[in-house]
Amino acid sequence: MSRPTIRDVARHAGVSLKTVSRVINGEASVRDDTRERVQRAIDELDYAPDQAARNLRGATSHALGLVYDNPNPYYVISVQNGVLAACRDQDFGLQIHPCDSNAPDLADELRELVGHARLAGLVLAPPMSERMELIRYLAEHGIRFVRIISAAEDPADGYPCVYVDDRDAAYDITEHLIQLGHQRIGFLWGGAEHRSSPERFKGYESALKDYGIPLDKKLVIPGDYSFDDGFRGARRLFALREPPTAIFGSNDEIAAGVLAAAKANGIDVPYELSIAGFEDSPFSRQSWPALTTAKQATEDIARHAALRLIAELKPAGSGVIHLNRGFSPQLVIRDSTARVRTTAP
Amino acid sequence: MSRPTIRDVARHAGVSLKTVSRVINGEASVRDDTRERVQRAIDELDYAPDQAARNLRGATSHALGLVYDNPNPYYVISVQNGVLAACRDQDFGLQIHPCDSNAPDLADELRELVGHARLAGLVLAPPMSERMELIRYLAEHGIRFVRIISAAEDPADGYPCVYVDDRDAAYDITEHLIQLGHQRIGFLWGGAEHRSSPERFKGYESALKDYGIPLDKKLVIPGDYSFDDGFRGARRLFALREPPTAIFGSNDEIAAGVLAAAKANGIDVPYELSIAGFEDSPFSRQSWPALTTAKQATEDIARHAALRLIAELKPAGSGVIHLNRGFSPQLVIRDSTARVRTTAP
DNA sequence: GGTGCGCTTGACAACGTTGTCAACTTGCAC
DNA sequence: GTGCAAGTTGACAACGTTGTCAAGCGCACC
Repeated sequence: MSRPTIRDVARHAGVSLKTVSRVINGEASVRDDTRERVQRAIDELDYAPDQAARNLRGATSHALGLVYDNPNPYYVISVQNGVLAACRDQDFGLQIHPCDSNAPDLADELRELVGHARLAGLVLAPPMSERMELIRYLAEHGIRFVRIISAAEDPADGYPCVYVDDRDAAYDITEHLIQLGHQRIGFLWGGAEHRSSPERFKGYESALKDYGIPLDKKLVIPGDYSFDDGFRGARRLFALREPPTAIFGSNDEIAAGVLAAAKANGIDVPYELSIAGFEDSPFSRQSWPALTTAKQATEDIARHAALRLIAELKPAGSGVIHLNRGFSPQLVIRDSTARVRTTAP
Repeated sequence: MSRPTIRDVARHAGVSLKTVSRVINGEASVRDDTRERVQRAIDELDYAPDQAARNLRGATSHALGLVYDNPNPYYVISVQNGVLAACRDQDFGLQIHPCDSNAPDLADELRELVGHARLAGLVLAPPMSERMELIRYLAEHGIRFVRIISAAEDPADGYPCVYVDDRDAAYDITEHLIQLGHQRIGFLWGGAEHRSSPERFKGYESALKDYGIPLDKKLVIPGDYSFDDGFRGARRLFALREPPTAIFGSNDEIAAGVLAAAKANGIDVPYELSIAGFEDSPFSRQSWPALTTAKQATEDIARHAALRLIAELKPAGSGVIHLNRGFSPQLVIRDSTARVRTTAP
């Protein structure tokens, strides 16, 4: 009736509990024929180890936490699915933990989370992953983690991460606009608490520089990763004496806001104004016209991060060196960007 | 260094382990002064029970599973946050479990999930919550659950649920369109595997009937809860000899597809065509024009469902009778619906 | 004063796994 | 054949909690 335990498997295979445990955990010192016998017993009984018991006993628990504070459900779901794929693959549990990145006692909250649910480690999404004081606190308290961060290169700060080269992708988007003939390109910033924001700006800046286009500060508007700030920012740009012919919104939501503002002002996209976003959210495909953007392999990135953490967790001194891996978003050209019109239609 | 255990609390309060356990679990037979003393010790030591140990020993574990298969991240995140709020409140863990509702061995998969992670029960989102054969299977195998379903009234089938009256809300939306003067109102169905689809259709149907408008089958298009089906469905409606003056998409994604199709065909919204959606997804606010829709209190609904499940889990024979609770989405009027134009502009 | 009952409390085992450590087996050099 | 190291296996305790059961206490009742 009830699920089989390791005891049943041991009896079935004619070995001790401990040997079964060794097979389950892939430990080295088990003879091949014994291992096979045990494996067969496991398969026959359809045995799966009990998470709770496993986490209770071990110095090594089998559960991760995923910490995020992101208003964008598309991003969050992608990260969840990626981490979950890794956890299922490795037979780990996952405790999701949305939080407020500005909470004053976030560090304690996370420590409590780890203790309470006996988590082996945390996957940290931005912006938590980019708070160095938090990172140091966790490290000092012996909490294992991996960060998903925005960086043009490996930060090599001794703390594990997977990094996304937003700068490079933002460069590509800006370059695409320049190659369409645009010289006045507006830039709408994302939220200051995300490192991706300055990274994306740097990409924009450096593409302009490489093509000899001076940076006009009036074309650069601060804001948040939100539709509303996109809308407002766009209206400020439209009101300029010399408005831009293209606008690069730091993410798709901002770009959607720009699109709405353009519609509201009767500006035709893309013939009077080109718009580019960032992220490849589903609605970048579902707006009209569909948005040019940069596609992040978020699910893959997250899966990688979790696998990296799990691998690092395993045997302390296996001698394996784990490297931080980088990902680059890819330019996706759709219908919201077009060659700049040279004369009135 | 390490976290305090129930043993530390017992020593601190000068009582036995078991008494502390009783206080933690809110059992009745503890004298008030003892309870207070223990509670003080708990507070002073900042003690929190260990989930893994708790789940291991008990017939009653302290973890729920959330099962969903929904392409809409806004919906999923809302459900997650609602269930999570309940779990945090009640000191439960949560294992999320996205799945494929069409997988042939889903029932086994869920049984394995419950066993593997020692879950006390499952919160089932649509469409899993609406598969009666799955529901019966779970019940037969002693797996506790609560369903979030679409229904105009309590199904009273003996299995616990929280129900959402999509029919009523769809009636309101249709009525709103009729009151704006629309007589030819297109309807785009959602996915057939979701009970909300026929429910929303029934609301549409019955509003038409109440206002004496004959149902024209050419105006009713089958499809899925997706942007693409909204786009395609709208184009089929536009091609009719007598196209509709308003279109009711079964959710916001469909409505966004309709909006895009209208733009693509140069049809002005709302002056030439009114569009309504359903769900109040953020992008219903972020499209241009913003969509008229029905607002579901998804997070609240999910929180309720989880609390209901947890309450039912507790003492077997407490004599409390738990009732299924219903929720009604509310009409939200925005800019995508307008009075029908009587003459050409 | 003894009996029985209800309320409160505690001793102890048990949940299913892994860590520790010791014992056994095998292979190989002497 | 002996000695020794490496490889393999098992007995047992332990993780932190809850379920079971029985004991202690006070009180009402005969």
